[in-house]
This record gives sequence, structure tokens and C-alpha cells, in this order.
Amino acid sequence: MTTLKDVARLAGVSPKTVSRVVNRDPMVSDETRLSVERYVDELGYVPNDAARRMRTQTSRVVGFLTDVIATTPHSVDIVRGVQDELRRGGRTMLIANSGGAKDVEAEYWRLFRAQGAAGALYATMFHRTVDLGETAFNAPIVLVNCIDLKRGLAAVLPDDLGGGYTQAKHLLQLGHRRIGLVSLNPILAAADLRRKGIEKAHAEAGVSLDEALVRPGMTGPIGRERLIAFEAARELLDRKKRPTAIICGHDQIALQVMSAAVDLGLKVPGDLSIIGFDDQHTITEALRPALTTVALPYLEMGHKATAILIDLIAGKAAPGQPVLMCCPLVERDSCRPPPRR
Amino acid sequence: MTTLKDVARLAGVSPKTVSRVVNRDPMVSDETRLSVERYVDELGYVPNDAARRMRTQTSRVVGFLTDVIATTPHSVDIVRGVQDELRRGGRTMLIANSGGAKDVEAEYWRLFRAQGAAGALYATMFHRTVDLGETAFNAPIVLVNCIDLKRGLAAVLPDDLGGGYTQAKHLLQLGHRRIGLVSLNPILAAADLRRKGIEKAHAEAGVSLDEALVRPGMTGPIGRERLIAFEAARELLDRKKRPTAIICGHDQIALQVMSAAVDLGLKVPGDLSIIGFDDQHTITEALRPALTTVALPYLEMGHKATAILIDLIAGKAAPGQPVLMCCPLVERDSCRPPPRR
DNA sequence: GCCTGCTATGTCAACGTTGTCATAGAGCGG
DNA sequence: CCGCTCTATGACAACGTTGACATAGCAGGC
Repeated sequence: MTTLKDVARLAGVSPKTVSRVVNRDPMVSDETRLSVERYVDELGYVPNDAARRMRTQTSRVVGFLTDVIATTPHSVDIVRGVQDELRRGGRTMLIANSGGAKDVEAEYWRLFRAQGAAGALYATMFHRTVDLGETAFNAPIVLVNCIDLKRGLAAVLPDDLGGGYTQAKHLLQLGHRRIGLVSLNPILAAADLRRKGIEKAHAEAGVSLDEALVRPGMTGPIGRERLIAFEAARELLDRKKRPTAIICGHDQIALQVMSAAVDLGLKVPGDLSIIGFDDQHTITEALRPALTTVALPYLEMGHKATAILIDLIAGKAAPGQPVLMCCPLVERDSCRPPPRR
Repeated sequence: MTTLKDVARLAGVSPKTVSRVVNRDPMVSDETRLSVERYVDELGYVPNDAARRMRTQTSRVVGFLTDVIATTPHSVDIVRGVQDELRRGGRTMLIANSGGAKDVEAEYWRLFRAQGAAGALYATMFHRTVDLGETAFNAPIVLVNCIDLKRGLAAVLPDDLGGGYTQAKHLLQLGHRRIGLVSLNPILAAADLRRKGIEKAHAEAGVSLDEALVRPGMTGPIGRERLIAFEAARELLDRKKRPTAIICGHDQIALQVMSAAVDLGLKVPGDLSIIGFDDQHTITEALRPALTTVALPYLEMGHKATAILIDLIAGKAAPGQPVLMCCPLVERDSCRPPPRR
């Protein structure tokens, strides 16, 4: 491996001077700088970060721990957002995924610490509360998509209440008055929040949400949930007074609802409007009609969380209130005013 | 930060002895070991990996560089596979994603080197050929989902030819004789290979693939491709002698083909069988009827590639021929024997 | 010509760990 | 009881880098 010394020997200067050049210390004459830079290139010298870290007691690496990356694939956008932001500061990310197991998590916290990570992000694949407990990790932590009630850690969350509000408001503005809801798994924190948002929009429009038109679209414990949106939608659409629009807990549920509608000979959006949640492009853009939905701002959440983490590391801020990120409406082709009778 | 010295002082032994305990050197008396272990726990001592790395000139970190994680979200399974395998060896992964830009890539190769990565994986999100050129990286590299024609690097690839064969064979065995194909973007290496597999299966069954029933389901340069499978499927299904089954380039295409079929009043699988590729669960399991497909073995590819990388790092093997991973049939509900006339 | 202040460079030690070698004591055969 | 082997432990240096401090040379003001 090429070291500072090798470069120094060739350039006929001390290692410290090479160090100065590499670290852009202005206190170097142009002549020396140019000579050193030439040899750095020639030898392909790359500073040894382990040595740097030992000497300076700082690190440009950040840990990223998740529970289950795989379950909602488009949540990789969180990862992308984090990366974008880290790259600006010349940082990198150690990534680990625990599968949700506490002991694996503990192992990774140790590992992050051993690697001297300057901070860490902890992301869950569903919006939920977590209890990190006491971790072996000693640097700042920012939560993404989850919230810790005990330790008061910094957190970045989607504004699910606002998202539900947006879904309902869009349909109400189009003129729908009998709106069904095939919701998320009730055990998810998001399910409740969105419901509140949907009710708020109804209240504002002076319409009441009919409890008979509400069904869960999935059930079961996390990791082993089952989609039952197809059956739920059938029930809603088989009613005498069927809804003219259905709000869905996410895009997969919307997919099933659309299948159920088509199966019953209904046209979307002619006979039935459907609005999803998440904006999973593989579904929303491929589906015909393309799915109107509300986007989970995962990319932005990744950005934001990382920006906060960097501030915490720099000591420029203290953990504050959880940050809510807006979930914007994405209009495509699956919603339209209700059919006239 | 707690160091070896702190533990040593408390336990009344030399730092070296603590090091022996931590590294499970058998040459320590039980008495000493127990005492030291107690203090390790008490102080929450975690060895400093940077120091270790400097002293031993080895590293337990591996780099993972990708082009665009986000485009095909379920390819995160590669990441999961890599992680599973790394964890057994107590290793971690530095992850980076270049967006396909050569200069960003070069930057990350440097960074991996600075971090002393013992090896690296380079994964692309579509099966294709790449030209890494000369990288600043000096340790073993294994390619995942791509192949380098110049440097002869180790590579792990999906067996696309076999996958195409499997798709066609399944339909042929069900009795279909007029099979349509709405294929992948023709610029992808996989498109060609699968086509060959499909033709092979036809030849074996003594059936000829009707060129008039073949359409691309997407076009455009990578990153800005457009899905045109809906229109392609319409054309095929509008023909006098329409196909009784359609092979799709991937599950999103299958989704559009299914929409097109339903739009024309055809029942799936009663009137038309559809088979996908990839096994993107968000689509295949949510769709009604659930989609029969051929799976891209991303998880297994991640495992395999990492196993190879670890062998290369250990010097136990040299880069050999690219490894092809089998793409298995996943039977669900979208295929059935053709309707009798 | 001496002191001051500035720039450019060098010397040295230390970060935390572990490989190498030294050493102290125990056990044992002759 | 001497010399040998074996076990358990310690002393020391080194890995590559950089912070603290030293120094050499030069310009400028008195």
C-alpha cells in the first residue's frame, strides 16, 4: 500500500507536508504543492482512513440500520435519499438490516460503534413506534419512519394524517359523496392517522363517512400479513348502494380493489374512482388506468433525516420534535367525478 | 471511549492480555479470562476497528456499489442476500450507489479503498455488460447481474435463457400452441437470451413461434423507458386468431397485458393465460388472479456472489467462469390450459 | 543590525491495537 | 538440584496519520 511516507520520499519533503497538501492546508507553497500532487497521482496514493480516524477520533462513516428492507420494496428510496445527502459531505454509509430481531440489532449497534460511525439512522419499513432501549451505540441517532416514545430521539415521519386528508379531499372535491375505505392493516400506526385525516376532510365537506363502507384490506401480524382487499372490495361493491369511490390503504390494495371492480363489470374510473397510497411506481404507472395516489415522500425523508443527523453530529442542533413530511397527491387516471344517476 | 488500557488497568493485567481475551487466544488462564471478561462487560468495551485494521492490515468491511437501486425495487433482495452472507463472517458492508455516473463510481472506488474494504461487489439493476475499466480499487471484485468482457471478473448472473425456456415450456405443457410474447426492452441483454430460451422450448415441442405475435412491451433508453405493453397486448388480442397465452418480459408488463385483456372482455386465465417474469411480490401476489411467473433469484444471487467474494478475499479461489443462477417457475393462478374451440 | 512577525516546513508523539519477543514461574526427568 | 519444556503474561514497537510545537528563512520597522 502507498503511504504518505512513500509520496514524501519521492517528493523530497516530510510526510507532514504531504499531509498538508492532501488536506488542502493553505500553508504550503505552490511549488511544493504541485510537486507533491504529481507524486500523489503517480503513485495513486489514497489516504488510509483507519489511520486518520485513529488520529483524529472522527469518522466520515454513518450507520444505517433497518428492520426489513424487503417488505415494501420501494422504501429503498429512503436509502437513496440518505446516500444523496451523505455524498455531499464525502461520507459513506454502513448498511445493516436486522430482520427485526433484537439480538441482531444489538450486534449491529456494536459493529457500528466498532467502526466508529459518527452517527446512525434507524429506519423501519412501516410507520410505527419502536423501543430502541439502551443501545451500545454512543453517537447521535435519527429515526426514519418511526418514533421512539422513551428516549426522545430525533425522528422523521410521513404526515399520514395529512395524507389521508388529501386522499379524501380529492375525491370529495370531485363530487363523491359515498366513499368507501379499504384500509391498511389496523395494527399499523398509519392506519389510524389516515383514518383521522379522512374523517377531517369529510367533516369539512359536511359529509359523514359511512362506517358500513369501511373494511381492512389486510390483516395479520407484521411479516405474515395477508391481503384481503379483493374480498373486502367485493363486499362493498355488491351492496345496493355501492360507493362511487374507494380510498385504499396502499397501492397493492388499490390493485386488488381494481381487480374486484373489473370482475364485477365496473369501469374504472367511469363507474368507480380509486385512489391509492405510497406511489409504488411499479404498480401506479403500469396499471391501466394509471393509479391516482398519494405519495410517501421516502426520498425526501431520507434527505431530511440525514441533514438532521449531520447537524446533530456537528453539534449544531439538539434532537427536537419529530418532523412530519408532507404526502403529496399524484394525479393519474383512476379518479373522476361520480357517474350521474 | 473505552480502550484496552482502561480494561487492563481495572483488571490489573497488561493491555496485551485483554487483547488476548477479546480475541479468544487460548493462552490465557481461566481465572484471568473471567476477570477480564467481567470488566469488558462492565465498561461496555468495544474494540476499535480502525486501530485493529491499521495493525493487522486486514478489514472486515466489504464495499457494495450499484448503479441505480431504485429502478427495480425488488432488486433490494440482492442486498439482503449479500447481508445475510456477510453477517456470518461478522463482516459489514459499505453501500454506495452511483446513479450510473462514471465519475461518481470512481469516487466510490477511492472511498472503498480509503476505508480499506477487503473486496467489493458491483451490482447492476438490469442484466447487462459493463466496462469497469481500471478502477482505483485494489481488492477482489465480484459482479452481480452483469458481466465484464475485458477484465474477466467473477460474475453471478441470472440464467435468462433458462428462464425464457421455463416460461414457454410451462405454457406449451398446458397445451398452448399459439403463444404471444410481449417482451422486455430490446436493448437489454436479457431480452435476447430469453427469446432464445423461448424458441428452444418451442422447437422441442415442435411448435413454431409466430413472429406476428411478438411485440416489445417497453422501449427507450435505460432510465427513461416507457411501458407500451398495454397497446402491444391490445394489438395481439385484436387479431382474428389471437394468442391463447402471452409470455411477458416482466411482471409490470404482465400487469398491463392483463389490463388490456380485461378491457377487451377476456377472462384471465379462462380465455387467456399470462405468465410474468421477476416475481415482484407487490404485483404477483396482489393481482387477481395472482400472477404465475418465473422468479429472478436475486436473494440467491446475493448469497452466491458474496460467498465467491469471501473465497477470493481468502485467496481460496481465482475468478472463474460467470455463474448462472436458475430462475424457477412460480405457479399461481394466471395460467390454465387453452379454451377448447 | 536587532527584534518582530510572518511563511513554509520539519520533528515528534500519540491515537488503540496486536505481532514479536522476552521472561517468570511451574513441572518434570535425570 | 540442574537444565529443559511448557504455560501464562508482559514489554515494546509498529501500523499511517496528524496535532502541537519547533525552527529556519525572510521582510520590514526601529
